[in-house]
Amino acid sequence: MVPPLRAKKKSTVLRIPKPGAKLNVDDSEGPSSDRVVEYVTSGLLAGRLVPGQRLIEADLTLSLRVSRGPVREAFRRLDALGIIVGTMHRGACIRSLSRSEAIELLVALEPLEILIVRSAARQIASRSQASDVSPYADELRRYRDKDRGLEITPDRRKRFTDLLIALSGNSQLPSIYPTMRLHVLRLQTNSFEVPGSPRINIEDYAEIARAVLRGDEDQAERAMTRHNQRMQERIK
Amino acid sequence: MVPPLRAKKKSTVLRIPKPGAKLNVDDSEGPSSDRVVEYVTSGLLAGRLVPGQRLIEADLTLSLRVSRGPVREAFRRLDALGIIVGTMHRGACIRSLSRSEAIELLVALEPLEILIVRSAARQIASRSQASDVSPYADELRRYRDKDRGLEITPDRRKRFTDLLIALSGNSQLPSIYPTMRLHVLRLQTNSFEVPGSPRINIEDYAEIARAVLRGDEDQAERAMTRHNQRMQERIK
DNA sequence: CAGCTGATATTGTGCAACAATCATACGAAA
DNA sequence: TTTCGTATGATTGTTGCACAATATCAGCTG
Repeated sequence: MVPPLRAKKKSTVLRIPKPGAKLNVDDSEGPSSDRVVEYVTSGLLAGRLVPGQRLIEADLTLSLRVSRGPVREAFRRLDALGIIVGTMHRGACIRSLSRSEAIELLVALEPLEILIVRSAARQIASRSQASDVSPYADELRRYRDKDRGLEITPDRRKRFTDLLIALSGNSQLPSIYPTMRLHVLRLQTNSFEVPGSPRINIEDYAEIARAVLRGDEDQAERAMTRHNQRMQERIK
Repeated sequence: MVPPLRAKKKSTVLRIPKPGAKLNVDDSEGPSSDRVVEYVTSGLLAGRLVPGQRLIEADLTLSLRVSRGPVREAFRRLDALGIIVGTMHRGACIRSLSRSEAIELLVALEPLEILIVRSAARQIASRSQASDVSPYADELRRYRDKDRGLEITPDRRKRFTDLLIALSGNSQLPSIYPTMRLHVLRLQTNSFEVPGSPRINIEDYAEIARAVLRGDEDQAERAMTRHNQRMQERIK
């Protein structure tokens, strides 16, 4: 076993608060870099940022009132998530997918989505009374019943998949799937948009939710596959 | 379309090189944070770092001779990749998977792996002569023939999956799968190790390679599934 | 018009200071 | 003795600035 390496001790200096520091004038919660990530992801979903758009550190520094450190850290995270693309000495820009790349993304996502709905359906079937599944099941019913008040916003789409993943009971899926979910969401809203398609997704969600809530794995897989197919056809 | 936001101009000052700067005394390639990522990932595979071990920024700045900025950026990337876990004000440590989490990871990975080998086999079958697949195919043959000189090191395991992904022809898979591949590699080498298992993997790889090179999708899927199963059994 | 050259913008890195928080040891009270 | 608050040190989160390295682009020249 490797012993936990530690840095050498350093002589500690008196702590005398000086002026001109941070003073916690934060206008919100935790890590500062989270705000940057939030800004980019939400902006992407809201259409405030578009694929291919360049992201300049200095701009975010100014508009978000954080320094370059957090901005750069957020960029690295977004990069690892595949949301932005960074090139040496050229900065970052919002990743843009060609049609063929979008198709390939959906193809690669499909088996994962099938695993998700099958696992979710199995959980529903085997332990629908458990306290850790029933709240999610309740929320899923709102999608099944096409509950009014459930406007299909990008947030709702995101939530739908989150629900299924939570229901699946696989603790590793959240670390795997969301990586590129944003791109899918963007596909569903911004680019390659075909008029009249929003309805399709509402129906798709309802159909998937219905099968999952019945605990019917095979039917859930079929519904999810059809959904994925329709997504692919919309792009082609 | 949103116009690309830009920062306001800033008065430019004379550029007079001053002493005590970076001077490019780098002992290696590109981005400095890459070295940190490399250090952690390779250390993880080599056993120099173990799951649960804490990573102190100061240590890395000292041993790698980079400043905190790059170290922190590397940490964010490693975190997004699921290789380390970071907690607010408590730093980062190498992620450790419980047995059940490891199983769930393998379960989640399986459908992706199946997609990979099926796509690879299809590419081989349909366009094995193409110049963009034949070099990969050649390399894959060395696994099939259990080429001596192909010691099964973590690098070799990594390379095997890289090969299959490259052969699959899906441009999005590299962004998806590698995210947590490191954990799988660690599973194969470090933790939950059972004596005599290295042989199993060599045989597994050969079997998968054989099926893929024959262009037999179904057989490739079966081989990959068996491999995944054996991995799961080794953990249980 | 091609190719060079310089100005400019922007990123990559270092350094140092401080704030915020965690962790632990220590000592007082129950 | 145990428990709890507090001092103390260690480490991270953030800022700010200086400078280096490189890409981009406009203008110049042949």
